[in-house]
Amino acid sequence: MTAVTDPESGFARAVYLIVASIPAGRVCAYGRVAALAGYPRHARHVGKLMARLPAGSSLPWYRVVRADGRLPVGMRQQQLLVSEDVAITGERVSLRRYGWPD
DNA sequence: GCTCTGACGAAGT
DNA sequence: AACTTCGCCAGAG
Repeated sequence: MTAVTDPESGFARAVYLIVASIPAGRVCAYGRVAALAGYPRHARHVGKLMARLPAGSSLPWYRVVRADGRLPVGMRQQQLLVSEDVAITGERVSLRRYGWPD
């Protein structure tokens, strides 16, 4: 039984698929991704997996944000989102407008 | 087994 | 709306 935080685990692979399916111009919260993967209350582990992604990964990790709309990573993430026409107001994105899935 | 830590979340003040 | 406190689950030491 592989650990959930292991990139090879079923949880990790489910997370990757979900993140990969977030449409451009939309965002999804860590807890939301975890729940969709079938593991409620595992938001932190989603964060762990994102943090361990190799630089240059094709996964749109920057579309994953905190439940309150804050961006955990900073300017780099903000820039990538803005390039997809996601408005950032005062360090936060509106989940009401850009949250996915509806 | 215990404490600390973390790209988190929710509730209370 | 900003800040604090507490709950959460695994990994590391």
